[in-house]
Amino acid sequence: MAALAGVGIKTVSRVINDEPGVSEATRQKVLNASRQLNYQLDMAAGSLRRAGRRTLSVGLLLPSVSNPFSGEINRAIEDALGARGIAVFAASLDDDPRREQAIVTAFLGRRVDGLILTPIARSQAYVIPEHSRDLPLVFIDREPVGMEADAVVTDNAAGAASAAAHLISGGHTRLAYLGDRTDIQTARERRRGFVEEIGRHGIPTSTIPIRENLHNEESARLAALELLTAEDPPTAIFSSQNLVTFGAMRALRELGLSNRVALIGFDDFTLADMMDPGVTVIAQHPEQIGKLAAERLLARIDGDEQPPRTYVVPSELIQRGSGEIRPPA
Amino acid sequence: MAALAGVGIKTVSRVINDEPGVSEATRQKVLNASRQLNYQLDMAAGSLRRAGRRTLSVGLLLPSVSNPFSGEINRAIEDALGARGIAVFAASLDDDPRREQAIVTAFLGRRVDGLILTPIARSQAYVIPEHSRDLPLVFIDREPVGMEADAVVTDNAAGAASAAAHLISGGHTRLAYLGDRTDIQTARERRRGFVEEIGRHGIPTSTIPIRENLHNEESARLAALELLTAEDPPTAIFSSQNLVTFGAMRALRELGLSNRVALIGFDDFTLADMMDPGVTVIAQHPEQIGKLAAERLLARIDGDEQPPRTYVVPSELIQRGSGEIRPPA
DNA sequence: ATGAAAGCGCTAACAT
DNA sequence: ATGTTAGCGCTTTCAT
Repeated sequence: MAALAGVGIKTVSRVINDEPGVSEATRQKVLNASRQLNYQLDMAAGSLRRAGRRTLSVGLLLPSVSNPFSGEINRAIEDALGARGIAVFAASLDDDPRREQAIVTAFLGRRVDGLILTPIARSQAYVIPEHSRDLPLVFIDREPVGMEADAVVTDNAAGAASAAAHLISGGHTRLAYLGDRTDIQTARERRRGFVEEIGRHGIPTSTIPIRENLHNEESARLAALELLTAEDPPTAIFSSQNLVTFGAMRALRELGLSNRVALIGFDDFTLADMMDPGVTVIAQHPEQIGKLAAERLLARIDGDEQPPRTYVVPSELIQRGSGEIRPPA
Repeated sequence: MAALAGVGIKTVSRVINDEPGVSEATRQKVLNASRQLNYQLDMAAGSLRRAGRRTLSVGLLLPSVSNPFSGEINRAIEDALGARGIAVFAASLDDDPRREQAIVTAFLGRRVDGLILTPIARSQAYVIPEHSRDLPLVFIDREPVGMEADAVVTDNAAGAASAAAHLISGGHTRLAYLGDRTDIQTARERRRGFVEEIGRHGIPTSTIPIRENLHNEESARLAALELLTAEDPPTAIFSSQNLVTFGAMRALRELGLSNRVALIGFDDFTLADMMDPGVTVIAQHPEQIGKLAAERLLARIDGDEQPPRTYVVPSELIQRGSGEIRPPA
């Protein structure tokens, strides 16, 4: 290509990278030759020598790219990083701790400029060596364990507390909790926020019906059925996650209680307003989480050396009917 | 690192790549040094020299990574390619033709081993140079225009036809069509299949109420309201896409017609069975589309030279109630 | 304004 | 079984 244009290889490099110090005439010669050959810069070869070795790519580890919440985060990150010419490798973890480390390793082998990840393994201490060698790292949804790094999370406890407060202000005193696996930090936070808020209102917390380790719709449905058909059933239910909410909705419908027992779910979902009744939720803001995470990562890539911090994105109570059902008089 | 282990650089390469011809003793020496330095192979540097220049990465262009249908495809592709150690760059197009070409260019600069894309631009002729230089290429959801390459698509016309047949067998003769933008190939196919099937049953097709270019919930809702409040309203509606289906559902509910007018939507969605009535749909199979596309891409990467082909993934009618509503006697 | 030389981290080809 | 040399496509550094 340098040959075709009749110039030195460095001049080609100058033109392609829009560096100064090239006469307009040579510029055109090079540009022509480049078009003729359909020339395309090889980014990887470039980063091999470039100062800082930037590859303009980052790795993103999510629960699953097919999960709508992750999809929104993915999209926000893509938008924020794409504006800087950075491409995103995304991978799904499926709650498998071994995958987490394997994928991190694979991405590091590709020399990504940084990593954004939803931690699932019991500890993230394994990235300490890389992180201290200046690998930019931002955690999302959950804080890392065994190390310190930036994190962007939803206010899980506060959101759950606002659900409890809302139900209590509606007159409920018998509130039940349906929760996800207790080894997931966010699930524990949500329970804590919920239970503590109930206590704050002077309602005894030791007898709150709590069913946990519900990780899919069916187990949640069964747990809700059990709860609702037991003696002294709850007049309001809080579910900690979408699939659990769906299970609770099914149980309520089966028992004909959809309009008699209150329900608030953590996390918003499509068509929630089209249900009967509309489903009141604590909505998270995945676009904001993704955007903030991308911005923090860029700041770190650009050399920000502040001590690591956790950024909290507020959740939002959206009233749609199910959470406003009153207890029977 | 070769120095630390006290061996030649090539021996290190042999150990890392599990090549034969290294004594167990030296192997251990190298492995130890590698652990001490936290050594990590640089894939990019490797592919620079490796035969075939494989980077073990591919590019994926989707309408949007945040759209559930795309998410499922993304996931299936990730699973199929991940098994071969291939990482996926995903990008969102937002129906913007200029983005399509820009992202393809960006991915080519990263020397991806292949590309899987949902075409949106009017023509894909711009990739002909690369494709004929052996860039593996598979289109999904829509076939390319202006060039020939493998494609994996849903049987749009047949799926829409099965919806029409189902409604007609339920006794309907006045069927309406609510469709997406007519510049989208799949939308046109769905209309064609729907209309042709109606004709096949001897019902005049010239008077079918057709409303098109509905690209979001609100425009679909308004179109459906108009249709349903006009003279001689349809007794059954077919909607060509999720957002359009949602709009139609809202209109039916507003008019109190949810249980009087039949509805079949193209594309399945979460909670469709929880609606009142459950929504009958023509379900696509994004996991199969993604899996097949990934398999075809791998075959091409592995040197398959067959002439390009279009693979059709069948859709499936799922009865849930709304599509089984009978016309008024 | 332009170019030559060195070298990024690796693998291929060829010694030894 | 192990090492040496060259070179992938680029950017850096330093001449000219």
